[in-house]
Amino acid sequence: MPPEPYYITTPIYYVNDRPHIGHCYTTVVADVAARFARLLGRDVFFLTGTDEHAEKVVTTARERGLTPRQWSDANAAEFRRAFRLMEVAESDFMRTSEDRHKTRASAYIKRLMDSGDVYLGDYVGWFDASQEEYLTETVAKEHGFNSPVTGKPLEKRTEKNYFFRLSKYEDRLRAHFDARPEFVLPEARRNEVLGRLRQGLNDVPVSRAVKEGDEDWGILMPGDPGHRVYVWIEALCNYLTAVDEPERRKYWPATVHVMAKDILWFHAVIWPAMLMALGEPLPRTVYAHAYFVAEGRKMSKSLGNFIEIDLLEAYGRRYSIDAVRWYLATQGPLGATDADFAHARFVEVYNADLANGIGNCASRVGNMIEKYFGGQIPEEGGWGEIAFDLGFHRTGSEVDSEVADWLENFEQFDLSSALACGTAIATNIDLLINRTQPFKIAKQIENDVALRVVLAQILKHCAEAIRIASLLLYPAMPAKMASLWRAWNCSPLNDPDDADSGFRAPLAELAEWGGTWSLKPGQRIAKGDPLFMRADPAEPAPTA
RNA sequence: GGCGAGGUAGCUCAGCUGGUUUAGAGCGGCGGAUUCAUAACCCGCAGGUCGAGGGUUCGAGUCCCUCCCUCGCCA
Repeated sequence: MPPEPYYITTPIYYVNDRPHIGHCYTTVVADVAARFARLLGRDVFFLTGTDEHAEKVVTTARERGLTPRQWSDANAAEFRRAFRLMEVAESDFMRTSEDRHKTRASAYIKRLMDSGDVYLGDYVGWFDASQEEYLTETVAKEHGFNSPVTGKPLEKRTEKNYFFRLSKYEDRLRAHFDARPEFVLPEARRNEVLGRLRQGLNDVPVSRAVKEGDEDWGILMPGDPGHRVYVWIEALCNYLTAVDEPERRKYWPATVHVMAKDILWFHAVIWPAMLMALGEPLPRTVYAHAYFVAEGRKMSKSLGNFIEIDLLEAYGRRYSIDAVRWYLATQGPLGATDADFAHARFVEVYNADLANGIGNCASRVGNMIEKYFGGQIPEEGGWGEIAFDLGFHRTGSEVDSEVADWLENFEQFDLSSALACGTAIATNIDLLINRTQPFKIAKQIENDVALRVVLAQILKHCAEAIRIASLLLYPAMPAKMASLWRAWNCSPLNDPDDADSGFRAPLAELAEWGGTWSLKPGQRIAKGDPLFMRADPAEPAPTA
């Protein structure tokens, strides 16, 4: 049975932007989910990329004396660099200016025109002649129907425009929402969309008139060079254009589209309606997370407090990128409410979860195996229950239950709860060590040789539990877990030096307590360097 | 203005259809114990009128009403 495909996407990012925590958060969330799925043995396709056809791209490029192509090449490269830095391993990076996207997107529009779902109509709007742009009714009203920039009166203008017959799909959309509660998540976001859906849907413009002297940038309406496909509409198409080829067709429909809440409407209503019109199946889930704020304050240009990639890079240098990923994945706004990127909080989480948690636990176990068994997994004792009553003879099944919870939480897309299953194992091992006190037993071995078996069993249990915990933590911290696996000679990766090289077996086999992939007697465990050095809360925050 | 979410320990939050207790967890803080470990781990404590007021009920963070506040979506 071939593995079930898992297709996850991020939005394609506006190529004029500088990569910041918002882009990185969405992308890291998708990457973590993709790694969960790969670890489970699914056939994963993970798409991200850049949205390049906005008019502003042309003007910005011109200001810099560059062609739109040159300008977007440079900025798309910045996004790629940011994602390499964040240890993101996408399957493909789609740029909307690529031919493969343009030709396929154009073909979709053509199909919609042929079927009548896209038609030529009259667009009436408030035109700001000084800025050469249309304003929405709301914005126009706000400014007393004068230009927000120059204050000159707006003109009510009518122009020919292509529309998508969104209204036609209102009932089918509603039915889909009813039938698939997981279609839009989290639930609060779903309610918002449903509320708005109840107010009815209007057809939406999908083209912009081509003006004299316009740069050839974008996609022309099929058969009508006087109009260009509106960037939003063609951008949505990227999810399908990227996989609309024979070898990749199996990935459609997408398992989950991840994005921030501001662009939910396009993904939850317009895109699904377009797919219905195209006769394509709909994505299983559209997941809209909330925002990160910075040190308790909303990020804005005026405050100049955007957390840009350079600051995340600085955090990465001091605490490791995996620690940054851990913070994003476990403390981030995956739910409906915003989350805070605060330095004090970062250090607390880093110390509690990583340095004092899994890091310290791996250290103490590695150290004892080094000290008492010469750095080798002892021969004595099996993987069964610990031989005498220490109150903890069910370690194996407790670990199994964490693995089960991990999977369950991942299926709900509750990444932080899933990851917590990994740290929970470490916590239980800390408890086991304190209760069984192997370091005391070690001192009594000379007097009672039988105790050596007990000591061996305890430490084997601890090490095996940590091995399995590390698998559960891998999606958030691929580099650190890969280094632990190297030190312990138990890498499940195809290439132990490459955290992105894929797994030699699915989790069900890898995480089997005492199974094929378990630690073997005689196997060398290097104590190694601490995974996460404890951080000093008093140290000032890193700066970019 | 319309629709929606929410206000629970210092912080982040659990508490589903009302009655497991003297309202919980994690983190932080305080005290203790311990030494295998990264001053880590473990144990104990921390008294929050569950936004305000009123009501229903034998009994309400948990239902109803009013009010205050925060936030989201839309207009």
